[in-house]
Amino acid sequence: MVLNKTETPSVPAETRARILKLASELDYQPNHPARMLRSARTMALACVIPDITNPFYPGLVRGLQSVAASAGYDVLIFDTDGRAEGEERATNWLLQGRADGVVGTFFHLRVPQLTTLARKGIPIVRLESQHKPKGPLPIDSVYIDNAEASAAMTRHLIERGHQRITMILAEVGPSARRAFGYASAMRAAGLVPEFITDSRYSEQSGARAMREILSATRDRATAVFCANDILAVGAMVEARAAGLSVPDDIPAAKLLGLTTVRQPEFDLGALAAHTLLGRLQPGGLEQPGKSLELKFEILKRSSA
Amino acid sequence: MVLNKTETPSVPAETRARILKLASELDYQPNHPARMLRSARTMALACVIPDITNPFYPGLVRGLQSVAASAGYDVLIFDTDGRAEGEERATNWLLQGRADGVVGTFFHLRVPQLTTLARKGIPIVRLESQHKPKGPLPIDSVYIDNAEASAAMTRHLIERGHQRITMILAEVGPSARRAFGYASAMRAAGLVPEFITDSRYSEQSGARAMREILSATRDRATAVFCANDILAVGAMVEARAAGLSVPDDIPAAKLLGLTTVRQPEFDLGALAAHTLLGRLQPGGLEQPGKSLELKFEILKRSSA
DNA sequence: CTGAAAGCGCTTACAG
DNA sequence: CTGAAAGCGCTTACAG
Repeated sequence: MVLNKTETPSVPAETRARILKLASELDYQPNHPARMLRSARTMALACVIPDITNPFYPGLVRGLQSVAASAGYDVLIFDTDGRAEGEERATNWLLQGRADGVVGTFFHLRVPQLTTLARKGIPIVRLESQHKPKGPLPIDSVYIDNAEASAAMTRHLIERGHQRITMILAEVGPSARRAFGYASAMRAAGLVPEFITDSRYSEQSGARAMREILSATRDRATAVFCANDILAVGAMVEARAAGLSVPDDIPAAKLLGLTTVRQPEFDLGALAAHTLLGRLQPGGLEQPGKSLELKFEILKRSSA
Repeated sequence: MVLNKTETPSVPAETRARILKLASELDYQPNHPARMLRSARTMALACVIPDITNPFYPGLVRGLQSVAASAGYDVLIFDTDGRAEGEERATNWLLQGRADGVVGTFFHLRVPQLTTLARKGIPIVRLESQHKPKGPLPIDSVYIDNAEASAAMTRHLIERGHQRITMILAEVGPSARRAFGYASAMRAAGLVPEFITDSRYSEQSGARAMREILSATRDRATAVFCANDILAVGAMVEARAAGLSVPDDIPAAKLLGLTTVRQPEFDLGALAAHTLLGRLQPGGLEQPGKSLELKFEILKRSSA
């Protein structure tokens, strides 16, 4: 009791001091597994993500960790590689009682599978690309309006005079909403949306799509809009290799931390952590699911 | 026994099948904390790093995870923010039996503190900037020769005609070896090394150092060599803000994944994981410490 | 071959 | 106010 609580009314100050002194002399460290077993609390939050090398996620992890740590929680990172199989492994792993809650980007798992977790008392915060309707279970979401961000980007390209703009996207994740926003903006301007869809968010996928675009014999696209940075990198490398000059301030912007659509990843992580910690308070699991929006920011630059 | 081993000679095939069938029907998932407590194994490796948003580390984590996962181990990431306090918290955290071993970049902890961990049977693999002598404890290191990489970079700048090259570095971590390599190359060319040292590896630090460089009224440096990418980003932003044009293919190279000194981060992670897993085999803790080198690669480009 | 028992190191309710 | 007991869910050695 003395070691776990800051106040122990039933223990006299002298006894308390004696206990603390002895613990310190012995370098006593409570055994964490035993604690977890007995209290049925791991004091850990899981973060399930598709690819830690995508620069969006380290920023998110930082936000998560900063809030989690201040409440005494650890953050465990589980990399799914964006695959259904990886997400399933993450689910089983969570069902083994390894974390008290989870923040995740799920490309494949849908509400039914997530429900299994939620019913076992593991609250979930999803990183989403749009508003999600309320449900009865402890499943919340945080999102930025991806369709709107994508539309704003597309309008920017159109304003710069581009008419043949091809979008490179992946089959899963936020591509759907991003494609929707792009298509809306194109149609609103009387232009025809063109898509090239690959299975993954990889540089190889971006390069493959760019090769296809470059192989067009007529009416070749004058601008390419990629669903995320990884695809864009692959596409750019390929375009350069083919001898095209790609405006240099796109990579510069990236190195300088100025992505074109600035997603507030640290804030998303912090908000997700707060939401999750709220769920772990007494009675927290009974509230209906919330869907929380954060605003993006478009950084218009001289390129494009 | 049936659930934990792939072969159980003492259990007849029929009984085995009955057990597996029932476990599957019940969706049985073994409780992980209980398992950890009883077996005194967490099946987790800790990765202690200064800053997950430094792109070097996500790559390292991927390498670690890929090897760890194939052996059934999780990877726990502990962010120290490069502070002594963070490293101390990591140590206590490890002493609570939260991981079976640790891979880490330690800016502040030295052998005495690490010895405490090693003596408790927690093997350590350090990410280092130079060869480390053998010791009796289960403390290994993996490294690339930072002094040599730094010297090669400096020679490259000198070959391009630069004579006044200032180096921006931090007080801790790999800066020391990098500064050593830079200084050797400068002196070998008859040039005078100039340093600006800041306390941290942050963009703010890089910017501050660049302001100082730009404020020189005469003999201003014509080239700036930064001890790491984060410092370089800060320095570049500051230089641009001051109206200087910075060659654009540096950031481009970065976005394209081509850092100037390519550190094989995935391979370092994989090697560290292998080394650690070797320590966790029976008798593994008795071997003397090893120091393993991986080769870097200099990517010479048209800039500079 | 299979069932029952002990014990890992805690937390928590209870007895004295 | 303090000490002794129970029990979390496993693994492992042992009895039958």
